[in-house]
Formats: sequence, structure tokens, C-alpha cells
Amino acid sequence: MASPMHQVIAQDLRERIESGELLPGDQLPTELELRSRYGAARNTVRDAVRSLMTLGLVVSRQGQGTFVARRLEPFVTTLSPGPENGLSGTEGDDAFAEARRQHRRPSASVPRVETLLATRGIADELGVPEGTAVIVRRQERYLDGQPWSLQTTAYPMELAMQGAMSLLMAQDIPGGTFAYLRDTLGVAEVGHRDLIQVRPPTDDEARFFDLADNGRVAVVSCMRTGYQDTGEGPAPFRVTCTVFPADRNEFRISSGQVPPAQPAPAEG
Amino acid sequence: MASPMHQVIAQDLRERIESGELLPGDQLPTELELRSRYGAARNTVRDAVRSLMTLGLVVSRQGQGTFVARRLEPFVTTLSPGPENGLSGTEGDDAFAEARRQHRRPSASVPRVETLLATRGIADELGVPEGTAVIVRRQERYLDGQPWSLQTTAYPMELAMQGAMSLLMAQDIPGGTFAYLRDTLGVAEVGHRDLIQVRPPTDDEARFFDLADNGRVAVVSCMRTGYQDTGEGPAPFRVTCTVFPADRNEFRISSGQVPPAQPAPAEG
DNA sequence: GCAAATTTGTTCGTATGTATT
DNA sequence: CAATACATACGAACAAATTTG
Repeated sequence: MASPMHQVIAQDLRERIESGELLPGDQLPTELELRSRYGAARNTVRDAVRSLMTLGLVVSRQGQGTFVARRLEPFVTTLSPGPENGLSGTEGDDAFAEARRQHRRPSASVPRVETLLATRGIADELGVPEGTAVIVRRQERYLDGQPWSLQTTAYPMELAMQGAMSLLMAQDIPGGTFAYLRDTLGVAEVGHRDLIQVRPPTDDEARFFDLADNGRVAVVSCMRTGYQDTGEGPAPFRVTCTVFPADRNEFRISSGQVPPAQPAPAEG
Repeated sequence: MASPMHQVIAQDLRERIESGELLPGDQLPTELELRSRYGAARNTVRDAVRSLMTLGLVVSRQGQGTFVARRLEPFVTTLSPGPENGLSGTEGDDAFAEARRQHRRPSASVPRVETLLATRGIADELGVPEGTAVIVRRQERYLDGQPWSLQTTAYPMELAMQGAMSLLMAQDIPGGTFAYLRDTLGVAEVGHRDLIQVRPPTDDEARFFDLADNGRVAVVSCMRTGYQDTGEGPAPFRVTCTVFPADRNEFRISSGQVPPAQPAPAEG
């Protein structure tokens, strides 16, 4: 009963959206209209609309109006190994294959490569001393031309010293680094471990993914450490961090015996 | 240069927080102080502080002040099967074991049980017709007395008809439903598939997890479909949805050969 | 191409309510 | 009860982006 006016207005608008009275893409009443409809000040209706924006239910554009948000078609990334190969869908060619299965057109920027000294976090994951030289390869990845994910992979410089010089080249490695390291050095990934975190985007990430009100849409960070077999147990040799905006990505993990394929979602 | 005043103020405060000048738990200057410090109106400094709240950097409490947010100690849930058993850490006794390994004290509410007719979503996952009778068991789960996750599992009513009557009882099933179904009906889970989504909390979820400004902190929803072996391939027999607040939970997934244990994080 | 109208964004000022100390 | 601090609400003016005539 004692709810603040802006909450009441927000709740009312929310019900009109969720009931389907206002459809995605529809324009909400203007602030002037809402002001007279609810007998409230403009700042008050703006507070109400702002809370709907925080929920991602509406978006407003200066000079145009406020509109019911369109739901983004989620893209599903598989984090567990597929039955046919030992890979999974976050990285390289395999990510591309999964994207095409979902009828999306994947693309990626030319990799940017830098060499630096391992920070504490990277060193811990790679099992090397802090300050060890590492190669970092970065890529922006797109789906249907829209920003999809940011990927950063760190390898010990050691791998290049041993002959994997292509790691240092700022260009795609045909067939993927996975196959390249196996064929060049016999370094084969026999397992990996993912750590999934959800957090607010950095400014860079918000800019790349075009996340307007900074902080509203979270990002999912997937840090994958890849292991090779050394004869004395698995040892890490690369760590990849892939960052996805949470509002348009989902993740799938299979374990044990499950049906082979997922039924394709109904499309209009 | 042309940045709005509230953004400039927010950026300045943000830098003072991230540089360590203001430590977690410290009180920010009051709105009155900020107003005179930046020569801005109170509404303007409030806008600035609000954006820091959206980022989760500060929390404000009426009558007290605004404080730099304390980082929550993340809890790590393992989504992949462990080496010793065929389970993984989201559910039942296994979740409890994982919590204790991380030196947390887990607890859970007595299950609430209801029977209902499967909605479209549940029916699709269970591979039964829409409207089929299902048993739904719900639990609130806590870590060190703090709300941790909400778990809802749906089973076909068929399982109770075949003798698994405990599914209908609003009480814990000793040893877990996993073992119960195996021992009672020979229904053993041979695999499962997870779908992980990140979304704003519902009102119920925001209330349970005590997420203040509704919509700021996302929740991670993990929907796990469990499969049994029917001789004609795996068939689904249960679907569990576990919901975690994103600001205090992380997830780990292993695949292939990886080192057995994770080094315990350094503690102060 | 330009000017006017429309709509949201920013900023100011003020007053009162509510929770905490 | 009083003081403090954030929450809610009203009103007003101008800026910036977009659409319309």
C-alpha cells in the first residue's frame, strides 16, 4: 500500500509488457503522456522507466522514445567435448562449426599478438613462475556481424622457442592452434578445466559489445586451462579466457550418456 | 570533455575506490559533502552514486550512508562429474560434500512437494506430453546460513506410481533421490545435460537472495536434465533447475585428463 | 538544406518522508 | 527526541538527438 509512486508506475507498465499488451518493439507512452496518465512529475515517471531499463525490459532512445526491448536470439555454446572429437565449442574452428550448425555466420578479427611477462593470475594457471615470458593472442569474434565474444589466449614463450613460431605471427593459424601445436611439437591437449564467472563488464567490454548503460548487462567469463600429457600427469600449457555478454549467450554441458542431438528450436 | 557532470563524478569516485583510497566497508562522503565538493546539485551526485550502485561498487543504506561494497567470497560449484563417482556438485548430498570441502557449512530447507501438470517447458525436457502429471520438489539451500541457491526438480508422476512413493513425501530422502530411484526402481542416471542461462532475478528470487535493487545482480540458472538407460538409448527422467545469485558463485567444469585437485586459494 | 516540433537526457532547486544513530 | 543521511517527489529549464514539415 505504501509503495512509492515510481514503483507503482513501474509495476503497472511491467504488467502491461509482460501480459503482451505492449509487444517487443512497441513504443511506450512518452514521458509527457505517462506524467498526465499517472498524475506524477516527469522525474517520477522517469524513475519508473529507469527501473524497467535496469531490468532490460525497455530501451529508450533520445529523440525517439522508449520501446519494449526485443528479446535477443540466444546463441548456445557447448562447453563439453562432443562425441566425435575431443574438442568443444568455445575455441577456434570448433566454435565456428557450432555457430554454423545454429545457422549463424561466424567471423573473427585477425589475431593481435603481444608478448609480455606473466602476471600472477596467468602464471598460476600456466604453472610457471610469475614474470615468465608468455605469448598472448587476442581476437574479437562476431556472429552475423554482431559482436559475440572476446577471446584471449596465453601460451608460454617456451612453445615458440621450441619451434611453434606461428604463435608469434599476428595471423590466423590454418587448422587452428590446437592442431598446429600437436603437429609441430607433439603438444596435444588431453584435457581442460573451465572456470565460469559472471561479472559486470569492463569499459572495454561494454564498448565492444555495445552494452549501453554500463553495468546493466553482465558478462560471462570462461577461463579455460588446457593440459598436455607429460608422462608425469597432466600439465597446463595454455589458458584461454573467453568473454560473452550474458544477454545473448547460453551454455550447454553434457556428461555421460545423453541423446546425440538437440532438437532444433522452432523458428518463425 | 563533454561528459555529463554525473558521469564525471562517478568516474572520480570509481577511481578512488579502485585505487584503494577507499576500502571495502568504508563510507563514501555523504550526498551533502559530495554536493559541495563537486559543486553539483544533490540530484546530480545521486545520479553518480546510483551508477556506482548499478556496477555493484557501492551500497547505500538509508539513515546510515553509502559504503564501498565488500567483495563476497565466491563459492565454486563443479558441474562436471568427479573422478570417483558419477555425480557432480549441483545436487543433493554431493553438493553438501563439495561445500564442506570448501569449508562452508551447508544446509537446506525441508523439501516442499507439489504435484502439477507439466507445462510446455517441463514436458519438452522430460520427453512427455504437455499436461502429464509431474512431481515437483523444491528446496532452499544455504551456505553458512546465507541463502545460496533455489532448487526445483520435476519427476514424472509415473515414477511414484511404479513405487517411488518417497518422491511425494515432503521430507528429505536419506541418501538422496539419486540412490533412492536406483535402489527402488532400478532407474539409474547414466548421463545429464546442463543448460546454463544468466538472467535478471524474478521477484521471488530477489527476495530470497536479498538482492536489493531488483535486477542489478543477475542469477545463473542451471537446468539439468537427467537421463536413464532404456536399452533404446538414453531417456530423460528428471529435470532440475538450480538458481544461483551471480555475485557469489562460480562454476568449474573439467574434461579429459586434468590434475586431480585444485590448490586451495590463499586466505588471509 | 533548414527550421520546427517531439522526445529523452541533464541539471538545478526545494520540500518532505523514512530509517538509523 | 533530535540529528543525520538516504529516499521520494514535485517543478522548472535547457541540451541533445531525432523526426517531420
